[in-house]
Amino acid sequence: MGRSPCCEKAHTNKGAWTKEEDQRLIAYIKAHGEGCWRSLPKAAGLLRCGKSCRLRWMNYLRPDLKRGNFTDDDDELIIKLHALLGNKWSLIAGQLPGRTDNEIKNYWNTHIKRKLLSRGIDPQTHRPLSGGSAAAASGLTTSSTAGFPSPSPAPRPARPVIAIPPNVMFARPTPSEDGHSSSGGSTDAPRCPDLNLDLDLSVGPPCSPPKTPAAAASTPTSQQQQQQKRATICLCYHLGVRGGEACSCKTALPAGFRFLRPLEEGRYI
DNA sequence: AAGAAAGTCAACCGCAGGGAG
DNA sequence: CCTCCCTGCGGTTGACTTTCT
Repeated sequence: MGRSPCCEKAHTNKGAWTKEEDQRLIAYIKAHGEGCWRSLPKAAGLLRCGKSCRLRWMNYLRPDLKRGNFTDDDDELIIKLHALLGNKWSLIAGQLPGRTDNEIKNYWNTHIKRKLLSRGIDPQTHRPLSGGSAAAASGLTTSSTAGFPSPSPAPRPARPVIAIPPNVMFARPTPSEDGHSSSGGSTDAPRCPDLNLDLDLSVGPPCSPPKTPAAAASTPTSQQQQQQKRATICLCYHLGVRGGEACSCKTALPAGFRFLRPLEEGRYI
């Protein structure tokens, strides 16, 4: 098709952002809101491509970002979500308010992978590694919840949930639909046959940054409307059930939700 | 104290999906 | 219905920092 480059690469900066660039970007977004990333750099006086601006904002400058260490609860939630969703970092990030997909992806690759390996669990398949000596050596059990340690007795803090009513069935993904899934590993058996996700979570408000006062006060433009639409997209949308009975955007959340895993062909949780 | 190795994380790249015209 | 544009996502890279020898 001949995709046009996202920007004039010859006149754009690359690499680390300077404080001045950050300030320009923040100031522009505060004044005009997010969106239209392609034209933003020029409008904001930045010699960056739109993608770079978006990334910088999403991963670093957004005011609602939570910086700092992940808690053990965060770790376990990420592990469970990864077992459920695979490398869908944006979806996983959506369940961890204030965290970005990039941050979680990095954290997974640098910390959690090792943590799982030390437990004798394959980070990709979430199944015990053959031999399982690592787990035995580390003194950790892999018997419960597909290798996950039993949840701590203390109640888990409230978390957003992927809430799917019991009567919802995901469309069976075709190989072409899901062929790019990077979940990897063998599909001979369910990845987490006895996975007890313990996701006693609930959908929280979208964690999109606050819109600009000006934008909120004035009649929304189509762009702003689009932003608002995006901001209210629920996880049902991501999982392909938006608009159906499962979608909590339309109806109050009924009780008795459960997870369904659409990622592995022909297999559901 | 210096150099090497390992770890961390911000940023880039290319692709896919959705929507507008 | 088709084409093109824009946005978002996931994988990867490379610079920087920390730890080890």
